[in-house]
Amino acid sequence: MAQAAQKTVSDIASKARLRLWLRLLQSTRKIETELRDRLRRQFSVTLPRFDVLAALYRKSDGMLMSELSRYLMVSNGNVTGIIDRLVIDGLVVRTQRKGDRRTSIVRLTIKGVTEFQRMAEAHEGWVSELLSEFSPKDAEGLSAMLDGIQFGGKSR
Amino acid sequence: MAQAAQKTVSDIASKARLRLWLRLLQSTRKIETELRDRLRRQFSVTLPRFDVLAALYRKSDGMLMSELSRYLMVSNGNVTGIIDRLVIDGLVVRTQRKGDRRTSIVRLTIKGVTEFQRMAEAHEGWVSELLSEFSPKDAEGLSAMLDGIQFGGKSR
DNA sequence: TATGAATATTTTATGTTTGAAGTAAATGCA
DNA sequence: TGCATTTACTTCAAACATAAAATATTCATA
Repeated sequence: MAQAAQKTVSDIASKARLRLWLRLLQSTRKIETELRDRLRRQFSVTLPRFDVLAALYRKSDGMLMSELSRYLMVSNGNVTGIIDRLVIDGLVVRTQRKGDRRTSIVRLTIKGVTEFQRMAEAHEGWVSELLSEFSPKDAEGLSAMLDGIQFGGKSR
Repeated sequence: MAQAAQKTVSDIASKARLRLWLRLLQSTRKIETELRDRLRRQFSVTLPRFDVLAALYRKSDGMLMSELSRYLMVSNGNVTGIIDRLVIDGLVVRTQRKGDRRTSIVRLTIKGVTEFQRMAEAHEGWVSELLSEFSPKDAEGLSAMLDGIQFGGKSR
């Protein structure tokens, strides 16, 4: 009897969290789709490419492939392919690093910096527009709530 | 002068929203990665397949391809491929619909229902675990805040 | 009833994306 | 030093994903 009651309480909790998860997913996809669409139309760039450029812009000293993979939370094989294509387009370079011949540092080229800056300004405006219902205060509050979802990065 | 001040205020707002967006993306990816991993390990199923099964389970009368595409917010061509593979695996069937020969209704098979139910229970538990820092009340509150991100579905 | 527009889906080309296997280099340590 | 392990990255096969073009069917309406 007590157990049946307990079960119901935790059921309610898990249903509420499931609804939250579905809403999170839906909201994120909606915004992602819109940003992808605008980036393609206005700058002929894909979202994954933009994400990589943004990460590299943030770290002007360059990043290792593995750093990019961890930061963007995508597989390492995936990063290889995206960087390969960005190199072909001349937006990114790989430079050898003496001391460890396994690794190479990936960096934006001048062209990469220039093109990213053009996109970034528009991108920030779009995000602000798409999230315009959130006041700065609400936005900060929501960010803080979401901060908790970190549950120590699995080692794999 | 007034304009410079105005600019600064809106800058602060857009930065706060940008931070929110990055946090949303990060949180969602983190949970998605974890769910994908567990679904693969425990049930040998991919996340996109699980999503399709979940949508079809919700609508036991079946769904049109275009309904699935809209509901899951993925392209129609994408749905075709996923359904093709689910049909091969015997989890889903396409049935002709008299009256409109362009469309076919997609439905779970008995096997599809059975297998999905196994997964869904585990999935709900995982989500609840991964979002355990949110009380049911917080979860509902957060869901409600995110509800606003709907900005009327573009017509395209 | 023709026939042009709209609708529903599939096909195609390209580009991610993953997970696993493979390669090469660096590290730990007996 | 020798050699197993770890680390960093690439390659590979399969699946996923998009956008655009193609196909097939239905609808609207003149």
